[in-house]
Amino acid sequence: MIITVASFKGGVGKTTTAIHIAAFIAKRRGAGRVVLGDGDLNRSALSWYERGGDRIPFVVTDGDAVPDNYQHLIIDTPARPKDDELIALAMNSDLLIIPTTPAPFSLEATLATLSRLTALPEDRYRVLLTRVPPRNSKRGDRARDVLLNSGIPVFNGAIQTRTIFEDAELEGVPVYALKGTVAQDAWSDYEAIGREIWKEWGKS
Amino acid sequence: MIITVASFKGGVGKTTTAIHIAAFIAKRRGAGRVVLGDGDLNRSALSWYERGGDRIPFVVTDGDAVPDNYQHLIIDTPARPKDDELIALAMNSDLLIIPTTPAPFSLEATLATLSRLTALPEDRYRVLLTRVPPRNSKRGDRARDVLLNSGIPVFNGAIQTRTIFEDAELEGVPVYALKGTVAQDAWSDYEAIGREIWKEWGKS
Amino acid sequence: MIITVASFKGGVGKTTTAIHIAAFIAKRRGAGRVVLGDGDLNRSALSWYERGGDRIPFVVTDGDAVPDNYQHLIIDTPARPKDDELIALAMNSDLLIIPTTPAPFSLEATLATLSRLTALPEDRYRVLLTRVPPRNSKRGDRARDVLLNSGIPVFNGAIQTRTIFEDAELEGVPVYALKGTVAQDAWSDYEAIGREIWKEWGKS
Amino acid sequence: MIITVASFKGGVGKTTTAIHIAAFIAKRRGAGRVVLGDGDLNRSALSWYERGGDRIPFVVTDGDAVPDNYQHLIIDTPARPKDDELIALAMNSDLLIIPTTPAPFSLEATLATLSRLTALPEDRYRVLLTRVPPRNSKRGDRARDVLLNSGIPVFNGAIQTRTIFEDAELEGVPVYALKGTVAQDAWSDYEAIGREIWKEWGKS
DNA sequence: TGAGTTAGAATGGCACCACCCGTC
DNA sequence: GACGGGTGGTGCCATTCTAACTCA
Repeated sequence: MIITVASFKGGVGKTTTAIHIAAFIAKRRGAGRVVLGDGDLNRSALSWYERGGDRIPFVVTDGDAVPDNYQHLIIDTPARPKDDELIALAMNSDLLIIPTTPAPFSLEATLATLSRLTALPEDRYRVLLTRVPPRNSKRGDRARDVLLNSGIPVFNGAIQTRTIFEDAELEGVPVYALKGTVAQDAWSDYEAIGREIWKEWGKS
Repeated sequence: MIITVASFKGGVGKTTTAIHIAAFIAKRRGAGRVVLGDGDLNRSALSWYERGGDRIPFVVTDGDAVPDNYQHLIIDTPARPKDDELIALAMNSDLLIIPTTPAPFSLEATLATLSRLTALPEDRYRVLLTRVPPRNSKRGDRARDVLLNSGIPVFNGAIQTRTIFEDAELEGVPVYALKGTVAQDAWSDYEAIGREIWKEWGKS
Repeated sequence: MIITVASFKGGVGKTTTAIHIAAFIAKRRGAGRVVLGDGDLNRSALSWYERGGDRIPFVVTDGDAVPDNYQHLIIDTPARPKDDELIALAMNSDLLIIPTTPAPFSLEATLATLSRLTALPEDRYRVLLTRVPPRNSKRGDRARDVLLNSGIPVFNGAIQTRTIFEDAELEGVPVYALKGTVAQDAWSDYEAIGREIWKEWGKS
Repeated sequence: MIITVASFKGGVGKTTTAIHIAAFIAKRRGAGRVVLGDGDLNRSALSWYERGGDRIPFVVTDGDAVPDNYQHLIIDTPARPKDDELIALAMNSDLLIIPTTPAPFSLEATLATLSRLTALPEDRYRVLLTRVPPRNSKRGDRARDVLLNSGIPVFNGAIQTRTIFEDAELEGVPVYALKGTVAQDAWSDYEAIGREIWKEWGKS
């Protein structure tokens, strides 16, 4: 399975999403070798990986030097891909994940681009709402409605804003490696997404 | 006065900062004509301006078509400028503002770049901490300490995370145009920054 | 049923216990009229009742003026009863509850007195551990062991230290009338005691 | 110097206060012979003294048999003194200390009594807040405000709730005789009170 | 014995919601 | 009567501190 993570706006948790989706897959029984190819210019995923070392259950490599011997590949792309690049990414993947926050600019950018890209098959990509205000997902729900009304596929789950994601980033580990109930709650968010992915694309 | 806003990471509130700094200056008595040149590829500031119309006390133009008849110019740059671009921006401005969140990646990117750019004069730029968790300034303070210990100038004030900034974005106005005490608190954050700027660079 | 609450040391939650035991009984289906007779010189229970008014599901009267038409009577006695007074109280009640904290002085006073009062039938009284440090019941368990080893009957449940009991006191209501999960947890402590009482003496 | 400790409610740390104030004075250089007269009916201070033996730097005697050859005398009174008794105690002492917890009943009892006793000279007594929740709690400050607003003198310091006071009681020593940083923190609380006393009444 | 770890409680702040009130 | 603004109440997250346990 090849999963690409791309976004039209920075700071929406693209790298965090790539890391945690890769971790979810790597933790599946019999998942085989999982590789995360870091194509982001900031090399954020590599930095994360270097801090965490062997506490990360998959391999992170430079996006230009992905080895062949993987079972599942997650690609963290540069920000703001051009239209044709995006379509190429999607066509070469089983699934394109587009993290988006409920903030107007982020939502607007996602909507505008995806509405334009009619060539993108609906079963090849899905939007993931991230940095959703924790309390009541009113903002998150509104954003999901807007997207769905435009015919854009959205994950049922969403990732809440949690400072523990920053702690995990600092530690260089996925959130489940941190202690406390908060860490487990945060991980649950990504687990729900992971299950959605596995159910739909797990056989690829 | 020419102020440039640039950042090494997306989603740190670069456009929000440009809008509100411009608004602060435009509201000063006798400030003259204020222009915000939107150089960001997403044209976020222009989009903000178009929604708000005449409720914004300054003019937003395309970054490539800035008129000459301004008294103060604020420039919203594209994300992730290259080193030489950044230095050119700084040398052509009175002040370069670099919004940064306390998140590890954001801080790391800012630190790495600014440590590298020794050619950047210290009186020409300043880091602005944005999206600081509101409850406890511990995260913000830690980030400020890290920056100051590296010899990087940082604004005394900081911008807290507040959903009302998203509301303002949606409305197309600066936060002070919204009602409620929360809006005024949010505006106070930028006012404090504005005063710091005016005190130091107001005569330029 | 007549329940008397007495203690050999102040500040152990005697009034709080009387209020909540009365509340538990009053909330039982078909419990009939419940009266709390405040015999304490500080008139704490009356003060509590006056603050709360009709939010308290039973009646509090002066200990010297208890009406006859009650189904269940709870008596809050003055602190430090003399030996013969205590025995009289116990013989005139179905159950004598002696709240005690795990603090040495409190425990010591309870132990010394009860060891001396061999005339007190074991099925007529029971010690209630109150103000038990919440984190770890070790202090409470030790105190219970000490008491049980001396042949003194102790409730299985215990009342943890919680500031919400002070809030309830200030409001003049039982804790269950306050909001939040903490209030419910605190009420659970007394519910457990209430069930123990009801099971053993409910038919009286 | 004669110091009397009295309270209008049990369980507020009256004996603990008497012990530690006596210990503070006895540890002063050149303080001379310090005697604690235990007038409490429970003989708590005597019990404390008997457990500790010579680890206590002062003498504890029965309140009815205080020797004459003391330099400083601390009196632990019975609980709930009557109005005239209290005034007599105060007039025969240099300082009357009234320990009070921030709990409503305790505060209420202290307020009501002290408001009534206008005959009590303000330079002869002072309220000591005890069993105050940890520093991050505002309960202690609120209680102090209530008292000060009623014109009642209160010590600047306060005694926090700490289980180590129970350990000290069990051991029969002042807290400073126990090991660990917690013990020293607890002792600091009483040291601060002791310094306030010494500064104001030390020459008596 | 001392330091690090863990768990639980209490506080404060923001976001959301429901109600109230004043105005047109 | 409808609408808008303001206010109070609720829920939840982040933080901090204490107490007990663990390990060296």
